[in-house]
Amino acid sequence: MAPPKLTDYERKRLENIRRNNEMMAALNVQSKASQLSNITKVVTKSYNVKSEKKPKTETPIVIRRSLRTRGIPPDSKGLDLYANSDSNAVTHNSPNKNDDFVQTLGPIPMKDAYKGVDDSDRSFIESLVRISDKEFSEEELNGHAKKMKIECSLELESLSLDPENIARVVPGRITQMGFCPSNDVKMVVAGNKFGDIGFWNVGQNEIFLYHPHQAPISGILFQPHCLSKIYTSCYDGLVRLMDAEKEIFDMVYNSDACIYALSQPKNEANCLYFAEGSGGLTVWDNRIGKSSSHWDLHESRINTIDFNPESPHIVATSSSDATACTWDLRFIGGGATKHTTLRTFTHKRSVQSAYFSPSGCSLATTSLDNTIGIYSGVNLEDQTSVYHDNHTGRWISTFRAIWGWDNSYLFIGNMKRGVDVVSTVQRATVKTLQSPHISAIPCRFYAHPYEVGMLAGATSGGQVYIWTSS
DNA sequence: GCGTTTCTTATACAT
DNA sequence: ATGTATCCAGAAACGC
Repeated sequence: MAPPKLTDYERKRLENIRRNNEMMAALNVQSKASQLSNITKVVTKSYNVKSEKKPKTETPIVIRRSLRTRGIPPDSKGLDLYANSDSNAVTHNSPNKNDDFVQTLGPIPMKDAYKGVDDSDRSFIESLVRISDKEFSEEELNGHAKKMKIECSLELESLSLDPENIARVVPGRITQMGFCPSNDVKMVVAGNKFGDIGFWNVGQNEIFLYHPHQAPISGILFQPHCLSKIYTSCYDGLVRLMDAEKEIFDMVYNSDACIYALSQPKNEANCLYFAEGSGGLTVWDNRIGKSSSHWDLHESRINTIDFNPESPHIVATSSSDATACTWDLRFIGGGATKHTTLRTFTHKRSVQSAYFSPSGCSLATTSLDNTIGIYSGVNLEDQTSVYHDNHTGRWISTFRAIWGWDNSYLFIGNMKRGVDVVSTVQRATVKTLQSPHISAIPCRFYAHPYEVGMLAGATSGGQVYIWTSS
């Protein structure tokens, strides 16, 4: 049933499949599972700058499983992701174009995931370990918090975008971003839809790119007391822990379902909370090395999980079921009974985010019904709705209003390449940050946890823009 | 409750 | 400056 005429796209794909088959034949690959991982490695290396070498992991665990169950398109995007990261790389080079793709479980050495020239990330890894050696005392962290509360008054007019604070950190669309929670080293980390993680050392203007995942990155989490450890979650169903000391992306959790969000209460480094599958919230306990709870909290996927900074047992979830909810983790309970929320915030369309303000007194939701919900009061009973066009379409990640450094402002992207600043007091958009240097729509944002006025915005083209307050 | 279809849309690269 | 290939997200509406 060959079509009478192939499109360029189809021709290119068939050509790539043929080339891969040749490559495999040349390598005399057998059909053992342990060697399937070598195939993926070879495919990976086919465009890498790195020299060919055998993976060091002895007999890596390899699984095959359905793409459909994990939200990855059937046409083998899983492997395609490798190729997409290079502008001239072949596309659609997957050898198996059906329902399965090959995925390596277990730890991935950082040098295998690294996409730059061999060993050129040495200084980066060492610097991560070095800054992480600096112990953070509880006092010191509280000091930060106190300082924040005093100095939080931000002059909006002082925010500016220095052309030096722009970089393409990853190829393709950024889905998640963060700042390294350090005063000394200004570093941005960004995850993209291909499963890449990019680090941008802003001061040194260096970028380091790794490929630990196979699908869009949904969460990036520095361990606050140990900056050399970074958790990542992904639509590929995996949670990994990048450990710069061990120089690996370790495997923490492996699900058949997508992981849509990742979070952690600040007082509980041993537990991870992530959004799994359609409405599930899973608690992972590092001390026992397995999940301690799994609750079905929503009718549809959970898009964000956010802990109240003042009451770590209070958590807010936002969901595509058109609600955001607050929960008390002490009373969520087990069993098949319907879990009771502290409060349910309803929208007309899916809710893309629900974040607590820095003081924990307010909650802000962003929904595809084109509103930003702002809730305050003792039980978050005072409700305000601010209109905001949240329609992004196919190529732009959904907008999410984030809090700045106090309870007064929210920041959210708009389709005109600007950043709308919403005042919670005036209940309206009061300013739009714009710059001729912005060449794409900033859709995901992150406020530096310690540096008031340092705001990073990420685009569909992999760029990160950092506004600073002079 | 599920699968299918439709619709929205920007970016980067080549010319 | 303009055209074009990407593409396969995510949601909603519809049908069963």
